[in-house]
Amino acid sequence: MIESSARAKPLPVAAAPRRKEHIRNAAEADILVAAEAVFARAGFSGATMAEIAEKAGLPKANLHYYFRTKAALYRAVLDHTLTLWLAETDGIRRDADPAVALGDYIRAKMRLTAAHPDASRVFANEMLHGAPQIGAYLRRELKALIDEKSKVIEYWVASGQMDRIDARHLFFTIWASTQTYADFQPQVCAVLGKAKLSRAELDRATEQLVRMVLKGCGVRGSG
Amino acid sequence: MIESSARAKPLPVAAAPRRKEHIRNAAEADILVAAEAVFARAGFSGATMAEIAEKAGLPKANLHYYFRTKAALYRAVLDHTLTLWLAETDGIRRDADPAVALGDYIRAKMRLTAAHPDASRVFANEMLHGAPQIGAYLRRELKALIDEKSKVIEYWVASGQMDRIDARHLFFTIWASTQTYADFQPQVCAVLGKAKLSRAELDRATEQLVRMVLKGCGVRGSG
DNA sequence: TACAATCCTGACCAACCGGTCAGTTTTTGG
DNA sequence: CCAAAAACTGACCGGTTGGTCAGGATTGTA
Repeated sequence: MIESSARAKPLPVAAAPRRKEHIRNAAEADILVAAEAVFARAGFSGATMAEIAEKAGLPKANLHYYFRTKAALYRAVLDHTLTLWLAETDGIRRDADPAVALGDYIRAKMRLTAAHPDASRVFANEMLHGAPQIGAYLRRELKALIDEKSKVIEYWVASGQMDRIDARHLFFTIWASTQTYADFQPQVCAVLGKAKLSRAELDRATEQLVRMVLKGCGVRGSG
Repeated sequence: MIESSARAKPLPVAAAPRRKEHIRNAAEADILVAAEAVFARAGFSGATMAEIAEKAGLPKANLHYYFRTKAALYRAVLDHTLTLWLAETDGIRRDADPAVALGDYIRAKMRLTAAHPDASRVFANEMLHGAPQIGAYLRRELKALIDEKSKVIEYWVASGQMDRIDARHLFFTIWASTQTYADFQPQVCAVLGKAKLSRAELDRATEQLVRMVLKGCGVRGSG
């Protein structure tokens, strides 16, 4: 997904033999899970290969066998994260009901954030630091996707189904408002006076956000 | 502001003589500016004392003269940041017009974010990493403030001036939606297809957010 | 079983970084 | 001008960390 995504895959000289790929795949998956957690909590610089190795249950040298450098491992984690991020816009189509489409999109985003908070944090960290790794990806794939989806929303506006809203800024608001429950969890918990976010609390947040956005955009009906 | 905020202030034995305080104040101010920028871009672990020193235009050893440890310097930067954060809620009072009070609050938050993006990023970084330094502060001062302001909003709700909205989640939405223009600037710029955020673009974002939130909360009138 | 290909590992290293310190220079009050 | 306090600095150090490497263990295939 990222252009320079160079995994440590030595690609054998001729027609790739399916020899011990399952070992490699299993190991890489374990490492990616461990790495995501560590990168999420400590950022790129704060994470150490030793800690990731320990969390994944293998010696550090073995980590470097699968991912040559820390940067390559980080890119792989980001890569995995981005595949999650792009999804969920399918419902935003011209022929859909704006109330349903936007409501479902917000709910899906919130569900995603709740299910993968570490992925959200890794992504946020990369943004904060200026997106050195995924900047090109954002300007290409993400922009293309949002350009397309914005056209849909502009059509809804033009056909009087909602207020005159700038679609891109609407996306920014939705993204920010959902991801804050993962990225800024300590703040949310502190203000709510709770040790952790309950499922019920998140559901309440979701429904309020859906209601507010739909009403705020002048979308009538069954949202 | 943070309880353990131990600056490197040797406090002379008796009645503090105003000797060379101006030198110290000037130096500390320069250092804090440089540190904020570096911490914002690289996070706590990624920042180096050498880089901060270079940016502040003095040798590393001198940095350690004013701030004994990297952690102390980081706490001082956070401290400076938090004083900015708490402000701007003054307008949220029972006797105020909700449309004006909420609208002004959102505008003020957006202005603050635009004026101090690095402060916003340092704060975001601290959140992402679990708020190890300012957790206690959030649970005490911030919670107390928001508890109080939430009561005001609940009064507005009870007196029929706006929809039945959970005040705390409303704050989360406002905070997230404004700070995203600093914290996620690369994403925003990428989607908008611009190299940097113009003043006009931020104004547009602000007005749309104000309109959407007010209408979404059922606040009528002069917002 | 033989033998490659792949997987795995302990030990090691160079670079970097936060922090220290002894000693020098500058400022200030008397 | 003179001390003393404060400000300043180059050189240094110990610990951590990413990364390497030579060699051993495992696995799949002919």
